[in-house]
Amino acid sequence: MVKPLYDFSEMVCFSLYSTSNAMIREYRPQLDEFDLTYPQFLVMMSLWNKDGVLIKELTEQVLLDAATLTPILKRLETKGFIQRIKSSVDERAKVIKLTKAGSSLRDKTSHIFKNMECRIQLTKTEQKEITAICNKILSRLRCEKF
Amino acid sequence: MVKPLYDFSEMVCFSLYSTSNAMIREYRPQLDEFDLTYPQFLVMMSLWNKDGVLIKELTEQVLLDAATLTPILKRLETKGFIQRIKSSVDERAKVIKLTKAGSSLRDKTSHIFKNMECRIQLTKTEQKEITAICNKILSRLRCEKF
DNA sequence: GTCAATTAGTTTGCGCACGAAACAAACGTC
DNA sequence: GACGTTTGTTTCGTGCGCAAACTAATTGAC
Repeated sequence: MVKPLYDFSEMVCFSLYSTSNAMIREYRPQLDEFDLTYPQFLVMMSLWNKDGVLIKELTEQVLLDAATLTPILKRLETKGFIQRIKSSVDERAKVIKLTKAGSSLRDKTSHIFKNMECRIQLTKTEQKEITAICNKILSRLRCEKF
Repeated sequence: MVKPLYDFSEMVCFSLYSTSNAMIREYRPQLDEFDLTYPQFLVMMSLWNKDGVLIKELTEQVLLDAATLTPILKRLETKGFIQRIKSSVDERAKVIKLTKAGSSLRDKTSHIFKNMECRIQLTKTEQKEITAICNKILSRLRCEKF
């Protein structure tokens, strides 16, 4: 029996891609209840950690580029979870601020994140292992740009 | 100093999501030369392993649903890499077959996959570790559906 | 001080992802 | 052998992801 040229079960990129898709798919119904998508939830989590940031800062937190974030932020604003306020210091920049509704979502959704990490049933060690390897890959790819 | 509620560097879903995005982004220029996107390349790799399959089978190989695959397959057909042939056994089903151009792409692109696994500089152990954990997550999420 | 270069953010265009619904061929069953 | 069900695929609608092009404000080199 010949091993296939492309062994999907050991391909790093495919594994990350399909597992990430699967996780986001799995938790879609839970986020639906709060009218959030996964990328929108990511932005909210970042704001719950640190509110009142520039879009520039946000791109570094969630690792999505501005062209992706702009429409996400507009949708979050329409839903009343955030405000996009022109900075008085730098007229180009916009400050993203949580509204009351956006802040209060933090407690209401806290169980979702717990489920997110729980359902996949990883040991603490496995969790640290996989995120460490991902961070290693990320830092290497991000370095190469310079 | 208080640890933030949401520690992005240790969140499994975020790590997978952003690392997968980064890898796909990194290799886009290489695939561009062959007029392929990453999901299209995935489909081609699957066909290079096993040609002449039904769309149903393909969904199981690449873990994308049929509604995602249909447009991908149409584009690959337009580019002349595959044919979508109505099965003579079951008129509902379509068989996906590589064209000559599609087959010959296998050798021309083989360096891309090698780069894909090489550039991130993982040890063989790390590679096995990360794909094993991903497969563990995948199997758990796929099980839960039943 | 002026203006070219840079920077922050938006827009456009294309290709995914995927749930839901539509559709058509095949099957089961009575 | 008509008819409801199942199965394989496509269509539709929404929301990313991101390159490239654009706008407008700021910086900095002279």
